[in-house]
Amino acid sequence: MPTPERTSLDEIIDAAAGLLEKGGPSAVTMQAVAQAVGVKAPSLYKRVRDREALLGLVGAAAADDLTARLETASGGLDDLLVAFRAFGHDRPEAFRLLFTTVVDADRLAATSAPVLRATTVAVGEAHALEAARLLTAWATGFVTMELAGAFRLGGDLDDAYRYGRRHLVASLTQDQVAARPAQGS
Amino acid sequence: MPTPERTSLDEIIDAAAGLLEKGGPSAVTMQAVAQAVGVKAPSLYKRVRDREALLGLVGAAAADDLTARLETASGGLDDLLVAFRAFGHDRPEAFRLLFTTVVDADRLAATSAPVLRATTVAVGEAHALEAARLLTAWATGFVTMELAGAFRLGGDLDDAYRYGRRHLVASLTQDQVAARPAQGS
DNA sequence: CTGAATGGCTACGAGTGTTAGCCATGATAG
DNA sequence: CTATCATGGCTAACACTCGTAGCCATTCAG
Repeated sequence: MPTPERTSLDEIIDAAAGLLEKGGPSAVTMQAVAQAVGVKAPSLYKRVRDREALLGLVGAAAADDLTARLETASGGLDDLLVAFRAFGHDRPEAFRLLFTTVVDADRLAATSAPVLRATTVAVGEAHALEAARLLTAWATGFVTMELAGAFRLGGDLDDAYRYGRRHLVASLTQDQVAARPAQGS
Repeated sequence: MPTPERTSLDEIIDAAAGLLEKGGPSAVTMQAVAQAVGVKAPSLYKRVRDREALLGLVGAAAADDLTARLETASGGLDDLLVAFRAFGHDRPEAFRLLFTTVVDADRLAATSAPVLRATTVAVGEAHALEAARLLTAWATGFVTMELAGAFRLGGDLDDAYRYGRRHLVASLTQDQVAARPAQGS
C-alpha cells in the first residue's frame, strides 16, 4: 500500500458509534467522525460509501454486540430478557438504530439464535419461533417505550419489567395456550 | 388580520404528515412542506418555531389519531390490539415518530385511557396499569419490528400476531400470575 | 382615509453530504 | 538504486439544508 493509512474502517465505525451515543443520530456527521479519527471528512469516502452506509455498519456492529451479550447470558429465558434490556440501557441510541436501520438477515439470525434455543427448551420446537417472537417483541417494545419516555403514568419500571417477565415466562412454560395451534379465528 | 393568510397551521401539519408517510422523515423538509401548502419556506416560521417543533406537532396529531382509533375500537382487549397494529400499518412513519419524538404527557394519557379501561375490566384495578403496559409494550414491539423488517425467519405475521394476542389475553384473563404481587426476586 | 400589525417574500449565512481532482507517499518491478 | 503507480489524504467546490433579517403589501381598526 502507498501512503500510510491514518485510520481504519473499524476505528471509523467505533467513532461513529461513540458520537451516536453521545448526541444522537444528528451528531454523527461526517465531519465529526473524521475529526474523531484524525482525518478530513472527504477521506472517509475512501472506506465508506456514504453516511447511510456508515450508520448501517454501526447498526451491524451493534447487532453483533447484542448477539454476544445474549450468547453469554447463560441461556435462561429470564436472563436473556434481562440482558436484552441491559443492552438498551447501555447503548440506547444503538438500540434505536437497530430497529430503524435495516440490518442484514444473517446478522439478525445470529441475534435470534440464543433466544430460539431458549424457547425451544422451554416450549418445544413446534412453537419455539412464535414464543421467541412473543418475547422479543415485548422486550423490544418495553425498552423502546422506556427510552422514548412513553411510560409516564407512574410506577417503577424495573418492577414493570419484572412483572412482564414473570407473566410471559410463566405463560410460556405452563403453556396452557401454547399447545393450541396458532390459527383460529 | 392584515395580509390574507395563504395557509394554516393545520394545513401545514397535514402536509408534513403526508410527506413523512411518503418519504420518511428526511422527506419532510421545510421547503417541501412550504411548496405543498403553496408558500415559500421562510413563511412557515411564522406558524412553527422550527422543523423539530413541526415534527412534534405531526407526532401529536398522530397520537390523537391513534387515540381516536382506539376509542372507537369497541373496548375489548383483542380489538384494541388489532386497531393498534392497523394504525401502524396505515401510518408506519407516524407510528415510528410516536416512539422517537417525545409527545406531551396529557396526550399520552389520552391514548392510554382506552387500554386502561379495558385492562381494568379484564384484570381488575389493582393490576390494570401493569397489564396495560404488558400489552402495549408487546404490540409496540411487534409492530416496530415488523415495520423495521426484523421478522425474517419465516412464518406468517398475521398468525404470529394472533398467537401473541391469544397468549397475552388468555394469560391476563386467566390470571394465574396476575394475582401475585409484582415485587418478588 | 390613515395607521399599524401581520403574513408573505427575497436575500443571506452557516452547516451539511458528496464529488472532482491533485499530491505525497511508499511498496514493488526492474 | 531507480522508476512506476496505486493509494489515502487533502483542498475546492456544489447542491442542499435550516434558519434569520428585513422589506413590502395588504387589510383591519379607528
